[in-house]
Amino acid sequence: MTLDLLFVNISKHFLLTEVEKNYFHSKLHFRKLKKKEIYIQENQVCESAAFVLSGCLRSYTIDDNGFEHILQFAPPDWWITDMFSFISQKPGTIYIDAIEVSEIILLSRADQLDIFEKIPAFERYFRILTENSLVSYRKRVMDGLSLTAVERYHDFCKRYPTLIECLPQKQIASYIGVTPEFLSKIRSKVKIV
Amino acid sequence: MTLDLLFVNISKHFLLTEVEKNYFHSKLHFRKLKKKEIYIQENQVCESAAFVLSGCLRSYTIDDNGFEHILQFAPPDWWITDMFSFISQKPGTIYIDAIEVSEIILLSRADQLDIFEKIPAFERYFRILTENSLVSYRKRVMDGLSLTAVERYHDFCKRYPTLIECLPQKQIASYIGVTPEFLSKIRSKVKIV
DNA sequence: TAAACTACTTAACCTAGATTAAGAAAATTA
DNA sequence: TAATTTTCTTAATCTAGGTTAAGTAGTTTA
Repeated sequence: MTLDLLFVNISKHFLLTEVEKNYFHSKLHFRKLKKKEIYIQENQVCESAAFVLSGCLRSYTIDDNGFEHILQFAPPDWWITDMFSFISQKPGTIYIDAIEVSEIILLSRADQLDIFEKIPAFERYFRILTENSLVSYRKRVMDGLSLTAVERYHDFCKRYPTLIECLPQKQIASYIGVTPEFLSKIRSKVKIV
Repeated sequence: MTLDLLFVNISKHFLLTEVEKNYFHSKLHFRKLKKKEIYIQENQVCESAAFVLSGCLRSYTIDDNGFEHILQFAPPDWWITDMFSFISQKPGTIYIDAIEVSEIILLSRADQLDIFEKIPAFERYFRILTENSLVSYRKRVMDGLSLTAVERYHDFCKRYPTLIECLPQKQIASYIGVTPEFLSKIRSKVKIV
């Protein structure tokens, strides 16, 4: 188990001194998740954000009719959390689980805020990640308003070619907002044409 | 014209010294917009973020068929920008215009980054605003995936009671993602029941 | 004040995508 | 390896919401 992936990720934004690195390191917790193991549940306070070292996680809601709606996939090198619950420390509305066996690093909100005080560059690091994440949610809203299901599917394939290969089709359907049956229809039409 | 609204907003997060306040103030630009005046256009680099003092702005895209899709309304006390273009300083994809006569304060990205260096508390201020904004876009994605148009309309009414009164109905339709005709139908059904 | 837009409504008709159901193919688990 | 569960496909049917169109009312502008 190595945290290298995280430190390389951070080093793209700023350089840590050895002291800072050790301090940050001391706040992190490592965890392994089995396939389908739930890391965060609805109505539970999401205490930490997770950085994925290996495997793949996903966040999703379950609506009143029991249907899952996937918000985000997190392959290695991505952070994932229930941002609402993480920042407010109130009970959240989403689930996060592991799509496959995964290794993650956890950072609690309290420790994150503490690190912001001690090492301001970390506040910048997370500010930038949050800005980027905001932009991608915003794109998702726009796509939902202006694209058809077929267009959203093609866009997904273009943006996440790696995920397409390892995800069950029904999860892609859930992410783009169609039923698995309809995605199957979309795909069979593409093949013929 | 007074910037009080902005300084009160900031003071909810942290206290500025007189020196900091003056420095920040020196970076701001004031602008008046007429009704329907465009502040930011597609394909243009969005140099600044705007804080609304009075009036109301909106951000939207125009799709290939010429239809507008509203992303955000910004009444007084809100920030609005094309976050993608603002952070990347690349040509953007959205429009921002004034729904009514408005007064805004502009802060350029360059000045913002400069302020982050000089007064780290501002990095915190914008980090927090960005986190909150991320959460609200995320909710919007979830609602789009799991709610019907009727439910999204009622949710809009509950969350933005003030906007309901001053916005033309077709703009609410555009925000929740339905045609004006269908929103009209929704509203007439509600009245009868 | 009239002319010209723009916003809203209503209604008939249409379609993208949902639902239901049933079988085939993978993937897990025993 | 067989048994079980999960995923994917296909097809018939249904519906939320879109489209088109025409009329009304309210607002700008000349």
